[in-house]
Amino acid sequence: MLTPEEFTKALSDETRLRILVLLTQMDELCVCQLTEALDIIQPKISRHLAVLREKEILLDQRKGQWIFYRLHPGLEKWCHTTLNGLARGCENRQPYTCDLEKTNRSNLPEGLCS
Amino acid sequence: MLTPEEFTKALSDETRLRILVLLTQMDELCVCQLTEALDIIQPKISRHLAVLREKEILLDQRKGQWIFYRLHPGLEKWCHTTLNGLARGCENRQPYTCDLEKTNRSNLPEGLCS
DNA sequence: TTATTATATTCACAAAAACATATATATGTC
DNA sequence: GACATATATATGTTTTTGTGAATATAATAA
Repeated sequence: MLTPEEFTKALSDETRLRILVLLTQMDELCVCQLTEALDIIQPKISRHLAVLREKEILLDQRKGQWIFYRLHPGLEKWCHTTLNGLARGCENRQPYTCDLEKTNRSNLPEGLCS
Repeated sequence: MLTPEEFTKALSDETRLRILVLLTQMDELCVCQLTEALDIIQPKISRHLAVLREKEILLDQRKGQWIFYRLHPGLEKWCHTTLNGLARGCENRQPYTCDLEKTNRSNLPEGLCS
């Protein structure tokens, strides 16, 4: 089970924080959507996703050629509380606001059913 | 004003997390109380306190020969929400539980009035 | 099968963070 | 002033973490 130290270390990188804040609001996103929304090269996104996946903070699910990430369903309540606090702190702040807008505009793998 | 990235970086060290979780429950503590409760050498505690002080996460106040630290009164609400989430995650976990017990047993600068 | 798109991983390196030890500063007491 | 206690800071080193570039894997399409 995830410890508070592991959790705060996972949160302490800006790229990972941006990903997590987005996924607090977006249910699920694939790697290419994240790459586009954050404007960060794909290997960098993938490495940070791996960190979050290995700690079981995110869950990945392949759908055809895409792999979607979401908050891990097994996350404890205190993790959600913590993430919600941070997401609150990111409101009206760049780059978080812009990330969300770009995500909403992204016309990538829409209409996919699981 | 403290950014979410600065805040998560400040939280991402175990010593700092222990200090903050304690101060979520204890109102204020002096350096020697922290040194004793966490069983960490004084310069190490002081350095981590400096990080939190410089980010205005903690506020220091000298009272005679002691310097007391508390959560900064100017902390925004989302910071409290985040800290409370983490403190929740630390319940019934070592070393946090033990830190709190040792703090309650500490008979150091008691009965001081500000 | 070859090509294409999506994603993950490896590697060598650079930057940042934490550390122990030593020392400095501030306060209080004699 | 000399000394003791409390706290802070400086220094040199080690450890950890993040990075770009290159490459590997997996699915799909032609």
